[in-house]
Amino acid sequence: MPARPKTTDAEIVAAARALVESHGHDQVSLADVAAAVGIRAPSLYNRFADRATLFAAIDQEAWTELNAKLRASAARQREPAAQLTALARTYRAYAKAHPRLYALMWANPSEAALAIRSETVAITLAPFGKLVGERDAFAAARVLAPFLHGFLTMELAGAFRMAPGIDQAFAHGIATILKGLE
Amino acid sequence: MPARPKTTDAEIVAAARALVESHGHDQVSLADVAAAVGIRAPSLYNRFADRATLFAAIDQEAWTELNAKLRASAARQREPAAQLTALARTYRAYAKAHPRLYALMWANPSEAALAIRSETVAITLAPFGKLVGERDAFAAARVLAPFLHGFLTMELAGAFRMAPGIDQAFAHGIATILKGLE
DNA sequence: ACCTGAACACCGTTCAAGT
DNA sequence: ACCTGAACACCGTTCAAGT
Repeated sequence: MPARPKTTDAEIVAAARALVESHGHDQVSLADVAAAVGIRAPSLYNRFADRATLFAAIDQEAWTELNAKLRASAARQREPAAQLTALARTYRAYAKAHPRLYALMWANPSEAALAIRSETVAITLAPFGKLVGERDAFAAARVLAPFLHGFLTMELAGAFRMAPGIDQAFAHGIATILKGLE
Repeated sequence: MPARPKTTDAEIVAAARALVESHGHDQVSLADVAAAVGIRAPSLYNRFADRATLFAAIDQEAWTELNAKLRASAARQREPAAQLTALARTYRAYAKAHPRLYALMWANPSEAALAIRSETVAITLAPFGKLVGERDAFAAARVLAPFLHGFLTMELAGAFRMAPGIDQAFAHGIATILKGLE
């Protein structure tokens, strides 16, 4: 007898993502996710191997979405330095728009997420190639990417809490790195 | 009737830290910590308000320890650029020597830990003052610190897994930032 | 094929009872 | 003053039973 589904995998991931965005991934239980789509926690195991697998799906969705935004923002610029500045701004805007999602994106590095993340780096390689040459593009990306991630983690963790001018600090960091790479 | 202690606060924190260093903070239960010092989990509540408070104590201990190492490494150099390079190397060495502890140090920002962290930034202000002037020292620190933290988080998360020459990449990042600040 | 309740081992935390 | 076992509400996960 073919007892029919009350929901879909995509709907479950979307509901889980919404819960993560509003409460943070370690405040979201499988019972919460199940309730959000009208089923019970054990039913999730028909679709996802375990909690980590379900949350990895959110992770991958988010990285794919971020990569699309990054590509679009770079395409809007002509000069490589302008492209890199736009990429940095877009990255920060995404993290600040989805702070708890951003935390999840770095919390549990699944193999699949690592692969998508390396795409993120690849996006910066084209403008860096034009700016510093193909040979040094990878090395340059390894300066910018850690700055971006570190800045956002610190900012979201409240490390700059007391400090005014965070936007300027970010712009100054990007400009400093681009100047140092010249 | 004065039933006497089986352990001390310091011993508990030390045991908890050791467990965190070997298993990661989210794999360590209060029962594990209690067992390591010969008591039961509920007894921990006589000494620490809750799990977060106990782990915050580890957190603060680690930041204090790291700050001491940073100060010592800077004191061994004369030139400001050499001091900053030494600070960066020491910071990375600490994170790589205690990867799971480093993760805890950024996981749950307690108020006290944020205060000690700001000391960490302060340590870099003196050499930056000599390098770029007092006026720009703070801005400069806000370029280096995110790079350091981002690089380490990414390295420890396996983001550079496939890539050779991580040591050179780190050195190149520091050199690039110092050059950009000139 | 998918969902369910019941069960399991495990959490953090509280508390009355012991010394 | 500090420790304990028992209890509570909650986890993730398994599984036999339902449709």
